[in-house]
Amino acid sequence: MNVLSKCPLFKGINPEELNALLKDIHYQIKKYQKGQMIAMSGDKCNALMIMLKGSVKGEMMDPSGKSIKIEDIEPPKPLAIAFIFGEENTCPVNIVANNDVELFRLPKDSMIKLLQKSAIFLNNFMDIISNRAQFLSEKIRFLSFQTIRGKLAHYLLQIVGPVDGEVILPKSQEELATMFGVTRPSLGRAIRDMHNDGLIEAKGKSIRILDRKLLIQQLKKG
Amino acid sequence: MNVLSKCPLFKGINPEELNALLKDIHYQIKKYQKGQMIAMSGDKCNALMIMLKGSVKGEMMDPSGKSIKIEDIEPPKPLAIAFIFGEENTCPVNIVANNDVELFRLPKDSMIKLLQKSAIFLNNFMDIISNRAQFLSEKIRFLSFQTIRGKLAHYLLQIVGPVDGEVILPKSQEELATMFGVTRPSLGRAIRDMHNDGLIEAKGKSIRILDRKLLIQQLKKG
DNA sequence: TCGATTTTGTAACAATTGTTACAGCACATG
DNA sequence: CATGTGCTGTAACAATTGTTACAAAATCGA
Repeated sequence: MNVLSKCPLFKGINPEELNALLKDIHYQIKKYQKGQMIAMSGDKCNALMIMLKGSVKGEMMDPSGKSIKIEDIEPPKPLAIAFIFGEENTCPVNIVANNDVELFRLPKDSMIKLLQKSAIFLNNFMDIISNRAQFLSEKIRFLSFQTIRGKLAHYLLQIVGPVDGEVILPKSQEELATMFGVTRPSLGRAIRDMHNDGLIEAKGKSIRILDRKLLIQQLKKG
Repeated sequence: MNVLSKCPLFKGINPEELNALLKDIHYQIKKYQKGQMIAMSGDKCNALMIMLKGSVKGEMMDPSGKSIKIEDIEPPKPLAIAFIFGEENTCPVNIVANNDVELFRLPKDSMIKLLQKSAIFLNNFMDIISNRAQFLSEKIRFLSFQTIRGKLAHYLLQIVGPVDGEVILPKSQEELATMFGVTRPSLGRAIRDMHNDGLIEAKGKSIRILDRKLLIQQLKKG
C-alpha cells in the first residue's frame, strides 16, 4: 500500500492513519492485462479506483467510431473520479490497460464513509475534482483550435517550455494525431509545412524550435 | 431568498433550515447590468455564486479571439462551481450578463464552513460537481464531431426529441454557430445542404425533420 | 407604420483537412 | 544478417469549412 499513501487523495494522511481509515472499509485489488477494457463508456462509475501499477489510457469515441485519446494515467492517480456522483454517474470514456495493471477499488458507499470520516480526504477530493474540471476545460479549449498548425504550436510550446533546444516527441505521430483529433497524414503535413516555413526543424521525433515568435503567432491564429 | 432555496445545492434543506445555516455566514448579494463582465477567464474562483435573477452567458475565447459559447445560466443555478477548489482555481470562461443580474455570493471559506456543517449540502455539492463534469465531457464529445452536418444532426435530434414535428430554433444562426465553434455562413450552408438533401425542411428558424433515418446516419458519420 | 438594426441566404473563391496508397526508414527479434 | 512490424514521409485528389461581400427578409423600437 505504499503507492496508495502517495495518491493525492491521501495527501496529508500518514500511512498509519491511512491503515486505520481503511480498517472498517471494504476495498478490492483488481488486476488487468494489457489491452483489457477496464471501463467502457457508459458504464456506471460506482467506485473509486486508484492506479497502483501499470498504465491505462482514457479514450473517447467520437460518433463515427474514431477515438480521441484523452490521457494516459499512471500510479498513484485515481480514475474517472469526477464522474462518481451525480444523476448520470457514467464513465464518459473507454479505459483500457496499456500494460499489466493493478487497481485499488473502493465501492462508492465505502468512499462516502471515508468522506464523512476524514476532513483531509474530503478536502483532497474537492481539490482533485476541481483539477479535473480544469483539465476538461483545457481540453475543450484545445479542441477549439481551428487548425492543426495551431494545435501543434500549442503542444510544442508546452513540451518545449521557455528554453529553446531540441526535444524528442514523447509519442508517435499516430498517437499525437489521436490526441489532436486529426488524421496522422494531416498531422505529418502540418509538421512538414511548419518545418518548410522555418518555424521548427523536424527530424523524425526530434523537434527544435527555430522561430519562437512565428510559433506564438501561429498559436494566436488558432 | 425564495430562489435560493430552489437551488440544487440546497435540495432537501427547507427554508427554515437554510436560514439557520446562513445565520453565521457572511454572504453578499451582487447586481450587474446587461453586458457587464461578471468574471473573466483567468480570474480567481474564490466564491460560490448562485443566480438569483436574470441570465448570464459563459463563453470561452479561443486563441484567435473567437468566442465559443459554452452555455447560458439562469436562476437558481450556481456559476463555475466546479472550479472553486484545486491548485489552479481560476474561472475558465468569461461570464457576461445577458440582462440585469442578481447573484448570491458566498466566499470560499464560508462555503467550506457550510460543507462541514451540512451533510446534505455536501452531498448536493458532489452531485452537482459530477453533473458538471458530465456536461464538460459532453461538450468535448460534441466538439469532436468532424463536420458541421454532424453537429447539426446531433443538435436537432436533441431539441426535437423522439417526436417528429416542427420546432422553432431557440437561437439565431449566429449564436448556434458560436456554440458549434463554426462560422455563421458555414452553418447556414450546412442547413441549406441538409434541406436540399431532404433530411430536414428549414424555413428561417422553423425546422422539421423529414428523414430521421438519414439524420441519424449523418450523426454516425460525425 | 416606418426606419433602423439584425438576421438569413447565398455565391465565389481560398484554405485546410481527410482519404487512400505506397515507399522508405527504424527498430526488434530469431 | 534477414525478416517482420511499426512508424514516417509524401503525393494526389476529394471534401469540407472559412472568408468576404452583398441582397433580401425579419425583427425591434419609437
